[in-house]
Amino acid sequence: MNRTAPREDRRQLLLEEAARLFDAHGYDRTSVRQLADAVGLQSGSLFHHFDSKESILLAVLEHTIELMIERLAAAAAAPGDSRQRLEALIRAELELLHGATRHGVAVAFFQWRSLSTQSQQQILKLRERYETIWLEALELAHRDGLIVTDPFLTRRLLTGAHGWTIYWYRPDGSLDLDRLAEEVGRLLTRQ
Amino acid sequence: MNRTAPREDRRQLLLEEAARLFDAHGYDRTSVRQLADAVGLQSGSLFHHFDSKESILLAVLEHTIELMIERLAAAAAAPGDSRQRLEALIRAELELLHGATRHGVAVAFFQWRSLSTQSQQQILKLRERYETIWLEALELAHRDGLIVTDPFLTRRLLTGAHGWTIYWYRPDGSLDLDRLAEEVGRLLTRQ
DNA sequence: CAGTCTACCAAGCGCTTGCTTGGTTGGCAA
DNA sequence: TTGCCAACCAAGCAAGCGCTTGGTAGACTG
Repeated sequence: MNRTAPREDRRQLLLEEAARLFDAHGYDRTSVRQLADAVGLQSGSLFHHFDSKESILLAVLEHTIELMIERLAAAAAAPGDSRQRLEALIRAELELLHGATRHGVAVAFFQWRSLSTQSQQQILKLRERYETIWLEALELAHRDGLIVTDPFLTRRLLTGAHGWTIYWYRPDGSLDLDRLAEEVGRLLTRQ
Repeated sequence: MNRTAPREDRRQLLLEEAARLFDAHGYDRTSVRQLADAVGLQSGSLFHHFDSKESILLAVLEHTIELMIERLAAAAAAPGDSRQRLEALIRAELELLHGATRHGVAVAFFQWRSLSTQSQQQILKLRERYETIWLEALELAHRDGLIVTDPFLTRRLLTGAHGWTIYWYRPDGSLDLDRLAEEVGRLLTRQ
């Protein structure tokens, strides 16, 4: 059929569609046939692009986390004091969770358990870079007396609080994303 | 073989083992054969006790949430002011997540998406009773000026923060559960 | 403009899945 | 002591799974 799509574009489309389906139904309940249907291929043809179903999940996660690091680093690099930096990170993570990148990010938060142990380790190493950015900002905020709770603990509680928004928060509802970010910031910092 | 176990005991053992396996590997990656092995039955014999695999998950969730309501209600009924009540609820939820009940509770937090839509609705109705207890306590705390964030919002952020502890917190580590509960309480309330 | 190679299809393989069926056993009630 | 029935086993079925194989169309290369 349509063989005009260059190699990298096809792969990109595949990853996007995979992220969408894995987010919507979960990795385990998504079959390679469903994914193939979604991109207009026969199920076997997927394995021309990927070694295995798991390698698709792994690719989605790698691609997504790279993007998360990029966005978070950009937010951290913006000028401002420790409070403004912290607020920027909160907003950035919520935007990752609810913007155009949401499917991949949701998969990164809640589908990593479907990976083999070694693939999990691989992803964990990537994710560490993301978490480092967070910890630096939180330690700064801690030194400035902005937050009182231990930065590690704060981050882990925040990770859960943010990730869970997937299940209840919709940015087109009555509470817009900036307001939500503001509220979260208020909870974390001295009141 | 061992046919001495009365009906209800067998069912209870099955639910406990199912909760353990669903927590450890996820519902979708747990086969009925694995569950049957764990309780010393042939896979087909499970269907003498349950209609389907999904009905096992549903039973686990129902049983677990009933228990969660029980424990939370007990914590809410203890004497004390609104701060003490809030702290009691936090401790109760963390104990549910990390005590003897942890497998079922983990399944309740993270495996409900494997249910059919109507089963999810059924569980949601049960869960509402649990959330009501939380909201009453949070509204009280809000009226007393103890928390400044909207009770609904607070609860949803807290749900995620608490649920996520499954993935990083171990009560036998350097931070004991009461200390963790204390820190969470400190984050929520005026500092 | 012949040869190559990438991206695909059609078919299906081997295996696992949830679940069913038919028969057996042992405790218990009458 | 007989008859019943709940609780099981042994076997296997149909469907769906991830993935492989062999072949081919069409764009690109030399």
